[in-house]
Amino acid sequence: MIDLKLFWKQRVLEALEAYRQGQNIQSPEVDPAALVMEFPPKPELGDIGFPLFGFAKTFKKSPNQIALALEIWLKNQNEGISGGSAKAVGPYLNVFYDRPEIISKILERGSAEGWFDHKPLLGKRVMVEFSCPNTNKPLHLGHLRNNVLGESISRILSLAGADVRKVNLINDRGVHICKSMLAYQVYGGGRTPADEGLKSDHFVGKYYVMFNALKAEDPKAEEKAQELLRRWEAGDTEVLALWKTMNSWAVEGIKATYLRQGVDFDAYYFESLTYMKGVDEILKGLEQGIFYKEADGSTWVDLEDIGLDKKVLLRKDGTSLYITQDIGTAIYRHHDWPFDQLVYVVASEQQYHFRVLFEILKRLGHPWASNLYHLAYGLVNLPSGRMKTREGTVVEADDLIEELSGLASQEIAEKGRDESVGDVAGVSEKIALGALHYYLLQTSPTKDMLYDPEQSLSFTGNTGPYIQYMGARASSILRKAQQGKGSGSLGTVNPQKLASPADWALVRQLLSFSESVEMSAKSMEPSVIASYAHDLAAEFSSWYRDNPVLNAEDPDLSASRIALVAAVKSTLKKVCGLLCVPFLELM
RNA sequence: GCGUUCGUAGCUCAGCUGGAUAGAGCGACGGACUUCGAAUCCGUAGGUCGCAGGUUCGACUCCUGCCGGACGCACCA
Repeated sequence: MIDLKLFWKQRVLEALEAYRQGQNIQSPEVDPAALVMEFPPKPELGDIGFPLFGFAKTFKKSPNQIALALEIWLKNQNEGISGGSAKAVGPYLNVFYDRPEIISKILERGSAEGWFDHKPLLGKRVMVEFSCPNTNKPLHLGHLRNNVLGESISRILSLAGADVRKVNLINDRGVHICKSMLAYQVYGGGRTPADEGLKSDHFVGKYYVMFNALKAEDPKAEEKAQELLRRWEAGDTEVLALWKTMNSWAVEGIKATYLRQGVDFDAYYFESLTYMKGVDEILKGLEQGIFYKEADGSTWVDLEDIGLDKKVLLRKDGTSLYITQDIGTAIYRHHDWPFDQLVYVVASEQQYHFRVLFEILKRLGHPWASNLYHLAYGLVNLPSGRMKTREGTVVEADDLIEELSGLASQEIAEKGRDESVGDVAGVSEKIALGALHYYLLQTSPTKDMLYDPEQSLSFTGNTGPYIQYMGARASSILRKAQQGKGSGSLGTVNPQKLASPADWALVRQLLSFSESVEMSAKSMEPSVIASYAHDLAAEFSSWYRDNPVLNAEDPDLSASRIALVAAVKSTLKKVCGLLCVPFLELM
């Protein structure tokens, strides 16, 4: 479908050039970049639009006159060529597609699984890093945004043709980990998560919170945590054993949440194994004179020439820092799986960190460093303000999904749909995830967002469940058609039957899917797909209200509408997949 | 103070590389279920696109300044 647009752009360029020469205008050749292509706001105006204001000055003619001339030229040239026709509409030259041609192409989606063929990122290898949890507490609402952003953008890039590798870096070392270990030593009494009937990561998190209590009791608690870290780094077997146990509890629990959320990774990296990487790289850079040493022995980089600060890369005792390991990890990963682009899904608080990191990698001479991208996302705030561990205002991931799932069950019961749904628990869980993921993705990543529990629990309006519902309705119609209800099985599909403005509006919407995928992939914005999903669902909703599918009087019309519904369902299913919104055959 | 980022309807958010009357949802008000599932649909009301300049044939979109919010400016991660 995209090729059709390129085809027209080319034709219009030719027409412009012919016009320029025909008018003997003393100006350079028409610059392809000067010709903008857009989509008219209303179907009556056409399917592609070329505003011609920009050429008025060079051609010394009004845009309206140019549009008319181009229309006539194209009409003469394109005799017998399919692909539609161009008409002057005021100062615009608009293309009207050949509708039956487009419709029959769109209807193929109903039968062929792999119909999506627009692959602008073909051949590109993209690594996406996301989630990166600490192993001292369970995932919370903020992680959910991170996870769904990472998973969604990976799926979008992948659909757009890229070869995607999803990676996670588990943050399993550091003083914060030692705090939960210390609290466990004091209060844990050797108990296990099973003993306390807690999910294993929540169990670990409980002790991390209890560290605050410990601090109140023991003024030396912080010091003791530092001591624990020193012993860990020295390889103390007792400390390592405890660390291993608690870490596996945390990771096991976190993985369970991933599974529930439908998120997964191609590779896990552990910070405890990678944090030393980077030191060598820094030393190499030091030799090359890219970095320098202070009198106290610490190693620095000076980025003041590009408006950034000086930054420490190695402590005076030679140990590594956060940025040191990120440098090492990036190089190691590129060695591991040579990528064209690496996307870091990390909160926008760390924007400065990534600017510095990317610049350092560039100075170290890695050509791929210019293709690193920080997909920065804003905080998730509550109506009551920011989430704070110490104030107990953290919304935990598992609790939230549980709550949403319970509410979905309630909704199903209230509508008296228990029997038709069958697996109420399973469907409720999927509705809950649909609601949550859609809610988190509909806002542009860069913006801080407000998470209103009440609003997210409502299943009406611009929400995941609304999209799921439209998918279920389409499925329901197709199911009935398959069972032989209505006259559709007696008719044959004929694109000419789908000739109403409402049909075309729906087809147009289906048509613009590849456009949305490309835009979303290029801008790293799943929100583009979210808004597409709503538009398509809404278009379908009003269409099927006015267009009886099974009950259409004419069998051919019914068959054609069934084919259109199948195309809608197929597209909706693909869209839901991109947004991590489970598709439901019924709900 | 410096840097980054955001500021669109009462609320939560869209608005693509500048282009045809600024769009949804919620909330408010009014309609539509003997008819493919009403988690739906249709209609009404509601906006000086933070403010002021500038660039342009044309600015919500680009530039500058100001105002307001968020985040960052550790030999923490």
